[in-house]
Amino acid sequence: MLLRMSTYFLRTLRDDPADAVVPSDKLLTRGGYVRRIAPGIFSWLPLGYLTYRKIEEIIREEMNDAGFQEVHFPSLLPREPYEATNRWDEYGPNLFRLKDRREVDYLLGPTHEEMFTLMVKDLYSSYKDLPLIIYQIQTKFRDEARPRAGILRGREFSMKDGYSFDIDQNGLDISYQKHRDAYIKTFTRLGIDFVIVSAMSGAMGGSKSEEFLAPCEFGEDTYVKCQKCDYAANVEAVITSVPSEIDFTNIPQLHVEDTPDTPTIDSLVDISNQRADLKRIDRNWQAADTLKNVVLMLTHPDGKNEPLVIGIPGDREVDLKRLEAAVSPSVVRVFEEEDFPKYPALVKGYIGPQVLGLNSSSKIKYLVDPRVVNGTRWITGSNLKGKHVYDLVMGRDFQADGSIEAAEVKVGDVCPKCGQELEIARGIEIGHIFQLGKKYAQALDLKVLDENGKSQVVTMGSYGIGVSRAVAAVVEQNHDDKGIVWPKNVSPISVHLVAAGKEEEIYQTGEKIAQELADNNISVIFDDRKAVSPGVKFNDAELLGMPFIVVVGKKLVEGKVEVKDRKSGQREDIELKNLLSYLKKLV
RNA sequence: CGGGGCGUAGCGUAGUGGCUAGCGCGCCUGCUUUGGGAGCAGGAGAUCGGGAGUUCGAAUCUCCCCGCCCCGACCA
Repeated sequence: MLLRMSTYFLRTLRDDPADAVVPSDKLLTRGGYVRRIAPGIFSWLPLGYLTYRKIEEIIREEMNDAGFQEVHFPSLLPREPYEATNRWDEYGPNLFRLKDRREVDYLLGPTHEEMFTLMVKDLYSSYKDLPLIIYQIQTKFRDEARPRAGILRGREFSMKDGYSFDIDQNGLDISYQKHRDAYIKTFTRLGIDFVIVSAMSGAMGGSKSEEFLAPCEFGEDTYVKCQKCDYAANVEAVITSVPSEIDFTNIPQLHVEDTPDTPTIDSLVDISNQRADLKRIDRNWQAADTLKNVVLMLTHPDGKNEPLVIGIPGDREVDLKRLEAAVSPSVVRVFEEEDFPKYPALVKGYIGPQVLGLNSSSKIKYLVDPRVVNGTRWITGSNLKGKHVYDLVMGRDFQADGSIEAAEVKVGDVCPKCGQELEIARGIEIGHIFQLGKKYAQALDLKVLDENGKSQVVTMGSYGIGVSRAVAAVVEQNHDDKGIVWPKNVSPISVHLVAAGKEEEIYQTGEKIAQELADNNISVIFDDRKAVSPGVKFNDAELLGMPFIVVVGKKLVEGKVEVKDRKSGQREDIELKNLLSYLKKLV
């Protein structure tokens, strides 16, 4: 491929667009790769579309290599299948809905589980046909409440979504593993640094789910990673390391104390350390010695409300994302002022666990953080205004209905696998593999006959790669202050050839080199603009980010050109006659 | 949806009641220049987001509307 800058539909910008915040958005816009059209909606210019297709093709090749078969569904979809799985409603405002001229409902596909399931149902009916893995690369539409970060989170975006169909869990495990392997190969080839983290399988009835995250400060996902072992998890899916139970025979009996004006954990800790009668002899009280009881209202899928109290150590906040993941498919809302009168057992500000639990008189469900194990002793609410209780011991003085992963994860928390400290980082979700189970097959009645002639519901998995997002993720991880630094594999073009100088010979030689490279399958973009000064050309070359920059200029009189490695910045003068073989080795 | 910021030419911006809305980049013409975003001269390009109002006079003040960005909520 040979592109000429003098005629290529490309305009680079000197300044960052005012609205852009993340590097990929700034650089892709400045480099003339993309243009924003509306919030979360982008156009690809020629060079951008070239890059996009390069990445898309790598993903396609890896999927095909793994034995997955490509299909293609429309984006414009009828309502009925989504009605059957209840997602017409469940997807809520995130679904782009529209009507045709006869007022019939349609939607723009946010994801295609239904369509894939129905297609398989349409054609297959025997266990002998399974396993089957099919995928597509398709534009998806989601009316996100807040698109952001340029291409990283759009409302219209491209996604590779694949689905596996198996007769049983064993088959699903194999299909899942195949995807895991294929994804590792794919992202490695794309030059993306990634980490595989455990994710929530959510309410889908699935048993396993992992995300591929590209570490990046602008990523939207927070995850933890063990400093020592291979444990890594999305923060929602982090499993708290449970301490062992403590013998409580020597812990003094509980005692209730007057603690006026202690609305916060801090004030409670302060007063406990200041007052002689409350002071601890061996050490000061800490926030972690208090048990904070947070009241919430759960709304179950059937619409019923149920209060829930969660007991967590006082040095932690409730992490809403973790909480929501833990209670899904129910949703939580804050406990409002009007709710309190309905539950007289709850004394606002002084809620304590003695009156809580399904077996207690209040019948209010009480769940505790996994760190609250038998034998732990706490300062907590006494259910009397202005009073707290001390030395309240779990297992001796109160019980819980179970534990819940709702407390925030902190740096230094210990790994549930090996006990080492965890680190916290952010990443871009570039892939997600997910054991769906039978939810969609069940809802859409996808069954096949097994070897005994019995009808079996098929077990499914779903697997996604954000294709357009991957373009941005590559830029996030591969750029410097001058511009993009494409990894060789994904670079839209291999060689950026700059003609620097005004002599006609420079341009003629450049043209010859460009032709020769193109003839030898080395793609080249030739900056043949005559009225543009060399400085502009060098800056553009660095902004656009092709891996090798070749300069034809003043060294031509010695029969040499300069080859610069965009990434390392190293330059080398190469004899013109050796250029082709030199570049062949590099690209 | 809550909080914050913003809307002036293709891009980046100046301009808090007063003359024809200014500057840089980019674009066009001519000359000149060609190894790190050149120079000179001339030029095109703006319903100042939209509407209503106040005023002798509005980009500037008031009200309403629209749009955009950021944080949060939300996000198989």
